[in-house]
Amino acid sequence: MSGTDRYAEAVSQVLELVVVFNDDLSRGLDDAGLTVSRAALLWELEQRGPCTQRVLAEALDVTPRTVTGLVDGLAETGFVTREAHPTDRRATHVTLTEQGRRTTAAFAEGRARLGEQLFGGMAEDRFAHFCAAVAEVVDRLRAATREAGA
Amino acid sequence: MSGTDRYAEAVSQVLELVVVFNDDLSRGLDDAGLTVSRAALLWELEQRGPCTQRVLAEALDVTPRTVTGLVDGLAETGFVTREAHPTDRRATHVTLTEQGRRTTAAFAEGRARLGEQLFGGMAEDRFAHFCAAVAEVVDRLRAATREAGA
DNA sequence: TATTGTTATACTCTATAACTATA
DNA sequence: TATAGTTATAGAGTATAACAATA
Repeated sequence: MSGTDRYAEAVSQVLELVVVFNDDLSRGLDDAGLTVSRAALLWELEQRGPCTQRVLAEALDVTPRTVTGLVDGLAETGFVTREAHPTDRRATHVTLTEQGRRTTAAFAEGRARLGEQLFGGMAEDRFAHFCAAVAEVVDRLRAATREAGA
Repeated sequence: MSGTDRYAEAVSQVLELVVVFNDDLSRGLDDAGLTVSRAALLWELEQRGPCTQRVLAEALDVTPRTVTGLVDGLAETGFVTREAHPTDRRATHVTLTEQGRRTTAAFAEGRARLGEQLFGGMAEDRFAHFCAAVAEVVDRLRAATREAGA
């Protein structure tokens, strides 16, 4: 097999990984009454603390209109509330509820559990190379994205 | 850092990979006038040859209704046609057009190009360990999915 | 005049349920 | 009676554009 063919084969394998990982993620979140997009917003809130929808839109790289919809859904289901912004009456402070905080805490647990499931017992050097390679591939993809965007 | 923490960190990195890979994929397909779902259907058709919507629904793991929508979109944009099934007048044979065949051929090229971009120049042992680790992780995720489904 | 978030509108993917045509 | 695919309906995520309230 040529180098190019082996690389192409690896791309297919990564695509497989993306698909099954996404499916696993969606299934787990569905049990919690969440979607991937809503969970991503929740996670940003957990990292940043209460913030405006504008900030969330930029962090998630979606339009303000999309954030309106996501926050609507999360508020209806009790994960967040819209609070008055302390200084700017145009803006809202999206804030995690107690339920929202419990949920984001469970994300961290779930991640640890999944880590054991995926990597537990893997040979040390394989795991190390895997982590390094993933980081390198992410960097290269990001660089490509920046070029394409420019 | 404990083993569990390192594993959890690796899960985060894989999540990053899933996100940027998906974004890259979507952007490339958008240029071709396709979505991820439609491209997946096109790829199945390329692999299987003309087949019924029922078969496509099972292959893609979606409902027949969803396939109706995907085929509608692909037919409108000229990638496939609905042909009469040779023996069963209830069924349709979804078939790639010339444009559809050109497009799926371009997928293979694009995959090779992306492979060079992501892995070109990577140390040989790193690449080998990466491929093996990805395969192992996919297997473990699949096993977990089967358990959850049962 | 610029910014924040909304309403209005539209498209895609997804699902369930009822229905038609055919097997 | 069972199967292939459709229409009907609904919900989620996404986008652009026009608009209101506020800065």
